[in-house]
Amino acid sequence: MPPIVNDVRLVLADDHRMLREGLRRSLEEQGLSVVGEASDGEEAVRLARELEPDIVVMDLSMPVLDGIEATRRIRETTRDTKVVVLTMHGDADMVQRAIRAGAVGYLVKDCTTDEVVATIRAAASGETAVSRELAVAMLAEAQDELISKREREVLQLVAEGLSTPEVADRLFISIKTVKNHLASIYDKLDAHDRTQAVLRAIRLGIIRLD
Amino acid sequence: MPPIVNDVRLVLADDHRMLREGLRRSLEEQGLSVVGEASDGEEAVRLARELEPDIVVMDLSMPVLDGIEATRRIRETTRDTKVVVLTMHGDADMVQRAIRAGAVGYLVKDCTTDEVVATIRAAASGETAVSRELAVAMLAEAQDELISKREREVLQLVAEGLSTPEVADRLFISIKTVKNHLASIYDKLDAHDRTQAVLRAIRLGIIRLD
DNA sequence: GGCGAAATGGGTCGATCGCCCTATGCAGTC
DNA sequence: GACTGCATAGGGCGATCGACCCATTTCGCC
Repeated sequence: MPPIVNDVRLVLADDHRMLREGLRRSLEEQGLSVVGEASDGEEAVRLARELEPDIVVMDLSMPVLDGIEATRRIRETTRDTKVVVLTMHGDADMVQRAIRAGAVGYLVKDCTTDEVVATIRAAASGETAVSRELAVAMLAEAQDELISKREREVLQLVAEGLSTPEVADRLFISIKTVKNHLASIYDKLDAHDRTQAVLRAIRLGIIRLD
Repeated sequence: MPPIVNDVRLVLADDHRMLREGLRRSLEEQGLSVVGEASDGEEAVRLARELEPDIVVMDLSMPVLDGIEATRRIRETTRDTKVVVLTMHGDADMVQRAIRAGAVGYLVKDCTTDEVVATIRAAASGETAVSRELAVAMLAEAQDELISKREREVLQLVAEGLSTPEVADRLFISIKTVKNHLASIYDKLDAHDRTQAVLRAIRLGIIRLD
């Protein structure tokens, strides 16, 4: 999608100015152009909309709006912009959440500049990459459809305004099972209640709004 | 919007075949063309989508899907098709619900064919009409913005995934007040819970999905 | 001056929700 | 055969929700 891989337009989002400026120099030396910098998640989302960069390099721990949520919003509103996460958090849970939110690359902050550049270029040319130390297994897991068929059925009915007991009736299963599916859906969509889950599912195209 | 007022394309939706056929003859004598007939709400919605008539003449009490809900769906999916309600129910509540669901005309079944034709032609040319005996007052009430400013604020926050206590915090008002606003919103949007209300509001363009 | 709508707040109540936990059966995979 | 994911089902618990009452204040409109 990006026109020329040698001229990748970047936005850096990190609340540490020092790190931003160091990273900027390193990346620009490698022929990447940094067109904007954000110090919090909200600014990152705004800049992504205004500048429509090829890549946003995103820290996860930021004030105002965290990187996961910022990533999600960028993916939802600025579809051609990809998000590469660069953070200190190396734990699997964070990686999964980031990938689910729509990040296409994941780097830990102690990796080399070369790795960062490689990942950004890979992302810009459409690939998905994570640091070597973060297994591909979870990627694969995140890649194949998040929501199972049964879960999607539940989600669809909830989106039509049915309550948990009503969904249970409709699908000929117990209320408990519906609740289990819902809990699983909340987990996968990073939602905390049916309203959030339905809206997210609609924006992700998982269910129809008819 | 309709090309020629003299050639209005109609779909009749009523579960009584007798009434449908009598009405069809009467209307066709007056130069209106009936292009489809439905015997329940679901069929009405389907025919509206397929045939895109200028007007659907809709009974309110129908099997499978009632006329109110069918009207709502037609208004949401087939925007150029208008709905005129023709029913036995003359009570004000039903009229309000129908108007809120998007009906632009309302007739009771004991009115004359001339009245029916006049209302259909009025609706086709963009007017909104109700039987003389049903006051214009409620129409005016239904016409000016359904949702008040404060209610829209509440709705917007709910759509962002906030719970009732969270909305209360954000707006510096009590939980009770938020609940009151929500109850009012449910009433106006014909919803029974926040999920339905949010979805309906989005489809009606009352709030943004960002 | 009054009338109605909007916005604020309160109480009660039962139903529902979301989050813990465990458990079984049945696929497919390694 | 062991393991994993999916679908099924349950108990318990506290928080939230929505329905039904109610009152007060403020405001614009006739």
